[in-house]
Amino acid sequence: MELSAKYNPSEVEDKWYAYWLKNKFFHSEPDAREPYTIVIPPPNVTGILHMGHVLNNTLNDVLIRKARMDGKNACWIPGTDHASIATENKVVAKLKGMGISKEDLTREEFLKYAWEWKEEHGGIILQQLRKLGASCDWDRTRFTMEPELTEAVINTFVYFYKKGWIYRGVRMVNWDPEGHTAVSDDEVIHRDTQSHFYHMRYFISDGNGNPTDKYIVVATTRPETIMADAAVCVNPADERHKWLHGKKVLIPLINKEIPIIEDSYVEMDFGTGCLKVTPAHDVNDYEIGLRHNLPVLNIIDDHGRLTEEAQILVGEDRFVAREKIAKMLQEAGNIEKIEDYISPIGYSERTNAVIEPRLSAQWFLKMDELSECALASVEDGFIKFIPDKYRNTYRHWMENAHDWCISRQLWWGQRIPAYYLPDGSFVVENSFEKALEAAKKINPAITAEDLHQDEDVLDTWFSSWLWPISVFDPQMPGQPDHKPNSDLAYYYPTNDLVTGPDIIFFWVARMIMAGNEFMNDVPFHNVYFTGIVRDKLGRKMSKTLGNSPNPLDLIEKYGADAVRLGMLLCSSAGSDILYDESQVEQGRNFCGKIWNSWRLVSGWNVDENAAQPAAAAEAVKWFDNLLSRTIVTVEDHYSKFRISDALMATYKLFWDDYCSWYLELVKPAYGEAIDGATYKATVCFFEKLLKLIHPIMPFITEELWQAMAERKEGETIMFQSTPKAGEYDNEFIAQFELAQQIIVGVRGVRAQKQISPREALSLCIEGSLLPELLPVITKSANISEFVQSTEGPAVNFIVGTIKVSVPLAGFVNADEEKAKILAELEHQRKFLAGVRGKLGNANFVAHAPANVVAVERKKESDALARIEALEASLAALQ
RNA sequence: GGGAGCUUAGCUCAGUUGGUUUAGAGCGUCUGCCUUACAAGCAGAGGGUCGGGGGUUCGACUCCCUCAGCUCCCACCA
Repeated sequence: MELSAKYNPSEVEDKWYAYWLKNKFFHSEPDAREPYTIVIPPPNVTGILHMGHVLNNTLNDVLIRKARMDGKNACWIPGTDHASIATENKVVAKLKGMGISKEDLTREEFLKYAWEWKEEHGGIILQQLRKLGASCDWDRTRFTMEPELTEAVINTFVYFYKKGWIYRGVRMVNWDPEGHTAVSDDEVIHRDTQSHFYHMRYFISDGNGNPTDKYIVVATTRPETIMADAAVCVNPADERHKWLHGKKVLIPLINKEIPIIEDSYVEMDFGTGCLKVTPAHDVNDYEIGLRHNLPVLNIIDDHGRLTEEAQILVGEDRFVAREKIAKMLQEAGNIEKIEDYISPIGYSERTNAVIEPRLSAQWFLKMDELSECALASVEDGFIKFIPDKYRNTYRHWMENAHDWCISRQLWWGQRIPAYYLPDGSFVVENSFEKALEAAKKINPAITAEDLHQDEDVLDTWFSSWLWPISVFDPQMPGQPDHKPNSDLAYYYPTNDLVTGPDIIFFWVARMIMAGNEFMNDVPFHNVYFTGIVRDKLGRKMSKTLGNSPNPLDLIEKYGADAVRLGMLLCSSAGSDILYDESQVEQGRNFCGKIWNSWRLVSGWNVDENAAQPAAAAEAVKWFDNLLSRTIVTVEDHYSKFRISDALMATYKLFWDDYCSWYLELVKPAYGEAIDGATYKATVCFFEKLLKLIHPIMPFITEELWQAMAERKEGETIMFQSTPKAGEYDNEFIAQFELAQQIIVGVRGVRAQKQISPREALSLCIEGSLLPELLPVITKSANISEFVQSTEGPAVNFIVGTIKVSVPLAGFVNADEEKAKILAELEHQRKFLAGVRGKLGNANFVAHAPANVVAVERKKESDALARIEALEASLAALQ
């Protein structure tokens, strides 16, 4: 088959992806083979492909294709996440564009729009992944909010509730007084803001609610909250405030008596060392309140106005109240001083309103037992993190895990299956019917109209933590007595998970918990953490910076294989990736190199009767050995998830060794034919190289593999087995490397001196280079013949134990040469002394592992040989 | 403030119980080449006292201490 002069990825990629799909090559069903399973980290259903996805899914695809070629039953489950907050925001924005406000809609109406939107725009990203070559089992595509998986989520909630691990509690949330909604921590932007620091006098009570003349000074930025104070807190170690212990103070203006309490949370050297504790309006104060059993008094409403509870300034906006109360305090003589102060204030990302910390009822899942077990899975080695450093992070978090707040004040998501009776009590069941039944047991008079389901939905992670289980058998989560279906039994646990370290707690840890709880087994064995993709200046990819390339444009321009390779080139696990388009160019160049190498080989005329030249025979032998050795290296890299190392080893084997050395050595002279034996070997090597690189570059390898021989319909490189390493002779490879160094040396001499080979070069090699490699040197260095003796000055190289002498009148400075050799001799002798010192240590010889001692002995003998060779060259120089 | 990690060539990074690497790779740079697969290429070359200082050792990029700079995670200071 005639190849076009240039590789054209866009022509090739669609063709082969369609071919793979048509033949169902990606699809997996349980069979007798060993499974290799990956579940995709489900992208947001509303998401579009960005560079982070490219990195993550390329790695996943490399692993899955490698496993497939290794003969495993490879299954990669794709799917999307309903991503409640992100999706709901997008739908709200879309509706706003249509002139519809969310507040004007009922829940049902809103959800109707949301589903329409999901059907229309959702899942684009899955189509985009195909452009990248992702070999997902599309027949198994899942969505976290599809009916079956929703059922799994609801069952899980009911299960944990009945187990007593889910409870309703009060928690501080970020309240947006303009949007009238709680927002997540991620949606709060902290900005340093100019404000004031009010130093106020709180008078000590005489015990009957009357002020004495003694007072303490408390500093705050929020004087409008003093009416909600529950205590004043000092550090127990603070000598200045020892006299206060057990006393009570009066809140200014309203003269309410509150206790002095002690807590080490208070910093002694900040402010006055006295902290007013306002549990309802500050997160930390709330925590202190819990520890000291303080009452919680809420004086700010949904709109940020003071309530009746405040007693004064009722109905005023919090900021107006702040000004007014400052004035009142001043007039009442309670202000010591007011300082200018800059403090970080949280603003709502959406409305830019100042966030008000506010207590609200939420649902929680207890973490103590779940996290203990999940920690053990990693600590005991059932799950490995790559890189290992994340174990520390993981341990630290798991040991301090807070209970998981699983409720969200949104509509898009799985609605919490708690049903309230008119009296405020509630029942938890997985359906309305069951809930009604349960409610009737409490109160037989209850009717369907009386029962109201909780308005909140569940945190998105409460569905994605079930992902490795629910994608196979949605009946399983929440029902540990259920017998796993055949898919779950076969594919679970999955093998590897590739994800970002930013969701180690949100997702990875919780999947481990769910796996332990419902399957009694970990959900995966290895977690490969990628880095964050940044631009080449190290900045995060962002829309506003405009530094985030569209992966589809890149694929269009360079080809998917080039993009994959470019992404992998710089992707050592865990460290951030500084993306640079030049890496993708490198990928494209590599495609061109592969393409052209086959153009060369496929264009040769073969003469079956021709004798194999000596240089070609040695080249074949060498490359065969090197290929085997590289395969071993590559396998080792893969086993340690060093994907970029595996790639680089293959890249160099293909480009440097195969193209630059091997092909040049076996290439027939212009117009001549190649002998049959060499040709056969060359084609065989090429096919093995294609298979080796296929997991990384699926398209070009399929194209060339199909082009290099007649293939039948249904055949594919995807299911060819990974080339196996044969026996290889390290000594021979080393000898060949010496020959290569000699060649490079000779070329260097010629380049520096600008002389032609014929003009001056004759070469003398002394030492122990295999004589059969001489033709290799002759051919590659373009030397007509060797001369056995030299006359006059010469260029001398020492390559390993071989002395190479290139005679050249007036070229080399013998003194320099001598000095070099002497310096190396000194180093070698010193080194030898060290090694001998170690070997002379009886302790070392007796206790070190045998192979370590053997290495030392080898070093000793090598050093001796080297010294001998150097001494010989020195003598020869003189 | 608590925790983790990083600092090696112009850039991005390897460096595997301290030793045959008196420091490696890719890219970039420089020099010479349109040589009949490939100029998206070929053949060469240069480039680092391994962040600073100290210690242990026959020997330190590697282990210990210390200082400096950077990054991330958590908690954020009334």
